[in-house]
Amino acid sequence: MTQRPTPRRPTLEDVARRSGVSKSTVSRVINDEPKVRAEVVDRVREVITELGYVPNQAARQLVTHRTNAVAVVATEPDNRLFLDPFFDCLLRGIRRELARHGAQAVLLFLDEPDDYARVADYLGGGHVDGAVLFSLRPGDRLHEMIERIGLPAVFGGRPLLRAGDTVHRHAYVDGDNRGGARQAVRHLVSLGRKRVATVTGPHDQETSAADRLAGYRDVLLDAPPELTERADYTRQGGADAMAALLDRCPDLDAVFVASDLMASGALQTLRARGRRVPEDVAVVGFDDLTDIAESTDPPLTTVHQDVEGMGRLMARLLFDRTERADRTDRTGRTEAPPSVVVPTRLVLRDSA
Amino acid sequence: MTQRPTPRRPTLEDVARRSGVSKSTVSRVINDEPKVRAEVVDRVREVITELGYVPNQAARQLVTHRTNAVAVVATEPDNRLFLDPFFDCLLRGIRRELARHGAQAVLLFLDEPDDYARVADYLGGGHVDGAVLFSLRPGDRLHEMIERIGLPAVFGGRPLLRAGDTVHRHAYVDGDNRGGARQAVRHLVSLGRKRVATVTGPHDQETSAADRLAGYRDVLLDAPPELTERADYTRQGGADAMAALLDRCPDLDAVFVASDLMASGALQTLRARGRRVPEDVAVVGFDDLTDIAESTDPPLTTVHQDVEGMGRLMARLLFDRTERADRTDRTGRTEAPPSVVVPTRLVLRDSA
DNA sequence: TTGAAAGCGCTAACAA
DNA sequence: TTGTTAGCGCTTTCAA
Repeated sequence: MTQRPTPRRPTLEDVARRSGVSKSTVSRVINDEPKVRAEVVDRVREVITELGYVPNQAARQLVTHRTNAVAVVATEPDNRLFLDPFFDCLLRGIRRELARHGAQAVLLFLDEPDDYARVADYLGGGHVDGAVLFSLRPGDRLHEMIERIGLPAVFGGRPLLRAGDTVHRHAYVDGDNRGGARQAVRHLVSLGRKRVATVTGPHDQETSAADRLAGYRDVLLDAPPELTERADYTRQGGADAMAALLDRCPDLDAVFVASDLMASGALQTLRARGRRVPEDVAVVGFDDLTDIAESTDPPLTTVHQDVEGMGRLMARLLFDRTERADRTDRTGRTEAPPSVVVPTRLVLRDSA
Repeated sequence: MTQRPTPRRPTLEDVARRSGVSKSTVSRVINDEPKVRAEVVDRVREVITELGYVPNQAARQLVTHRTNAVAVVATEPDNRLFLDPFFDCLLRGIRRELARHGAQAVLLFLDEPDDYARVADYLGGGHVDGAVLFSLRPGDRLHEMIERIGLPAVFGGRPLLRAGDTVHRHAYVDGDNRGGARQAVRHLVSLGRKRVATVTGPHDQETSAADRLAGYRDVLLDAPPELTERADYTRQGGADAMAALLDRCPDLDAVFVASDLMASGALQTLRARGRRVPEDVAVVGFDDLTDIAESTDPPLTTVHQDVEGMGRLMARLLFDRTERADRTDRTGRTEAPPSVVVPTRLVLRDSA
């Protein structure tokens, strides 16, 4: 690289001197403050490009306490999250909304145990104005970390309530897992199905799985336990769970599978066992991941959520909080976290 | 969230006062400098935790010119990159190596046209000590941006030479695409194959594709043009290209396919056309993405590159440059970018 | 509309 | 081993 011999980065002062005005004036020009004479503005702008001046954010930050950057923190062992189209879409929503506010999204990963300390330092060190966090593991240290640091934050997915708490301490955005599950199961019931089974996610670990199961139970108050089989949100898990259900309850005529990926596995099992879908067994999934839901055979009836919209919402919620934090500096008021649950809708295709 | 009523963050000064020493001493404790009495260290540490003091990075940065953060900039329309296992692996390598140096990797995306200005501001604003960049589009503005900003940088993949340049202006890390292709083709030749075809990537757009084609030609100096078919690094593209080759040269007995993904498509076509692999047609891929190469039928013989290692290397190269930049501040010396081409090796499975 | 001066929170000589 | 003193490059009163 052409490493110029230390051409010290120009500063505000350099620009001021060269354009024959004071630092304050240059600062005003940079920040688009109104009360500067037009010709002065032009002159200063000229010098800025001539010198290739770029404001030093550290210096600015030191006085404004603003960075215009927001961290997105993703936790996932081995980065499964990273390859997940759901997350991809969510992230796009977040980035778009942040960009609308002129903020830069910076993505941080939290994989190995050592990462915690470094990320905590980063978040606590004032590099960002706030954080959007995804904590997929229960009992994660993320919440505690955020609390200690005192950074405005919004979580993706409803966190587990901590022992002793009756209310969530952090704002979160989540899909209406319970309501969506109800829609799915009601649809199966309305089709006249009498033996509606369900394949669940890891409901002891993730609230989304627990909520989807709760929705199933809301509709089928007295569903016998043998109609419920737990899986792990993977395709293979869905296939296996479906097999187990079929072995146990050969007379089942419908199944609500708590994710599209698992549903695609379940469909495979049903086909292998010679059950026609939807004639013999009606199937409803959850997520509406187009890649999956439209390419299964038959195409999957499933519960849709506006994932990119959820991402945008998370960003918006975060801005509410950072701005409130600014105001709070003056008023000293305190508020409860305004979390949001995003509605779902049933998308009818051919499997139910 | 429990928004405390503006409990102004404690500063170095607060810690100093409360522990009855000077700011310098506290600073020394924080930075683990040796010459501080043990009891003083303890006392200060105590106060630090008591107050929950976290250093203000902006202030520190302002004087040290160090952030301990490195940006990883990914360009890709619609984030295809993001879902790519290759990139996932590369990124892991980068993160691990950065972590070893105590640096935080922050990932930035560059999708929409508006993103450029914001990212440029971010990179130029002193938020990071350097950047690792992936520019997959030819004629990208990234190089120019980095040059203007004057930030230590390392690129992933050999960039196209710019008009008028005879040498690369930026450091880069790349796999030995040309050498790997030579290994692949030599292997096919050593098997006694006489009509060795190739399915290429978009060699007019990406240097990796161009280099792999060049490697093929290095070995098969007088390969007739009809044995070369261009595709686009997708599975479908590979399948279509294979079909075209078969139509044109029914007598081909081997094919070097420039990526595993395309190779899996090619295998599919070969099977559909009733050609046995490797008996009738021997196939060699490129990349050695385990997910693909081990699950094709037959398992794919392919060219392996140590992707995570390449990631680590990129990070290491970047540290070389940031540290050199520090020294250069004093010596004023200039050096050419030390780019690295990482060797490949052929992994023999069953397809050739 | 502009400028002077103070200060954000830290590190780094230099003295002691 | 510790403290004193200058800044780092910017924004922001306050005066002019």
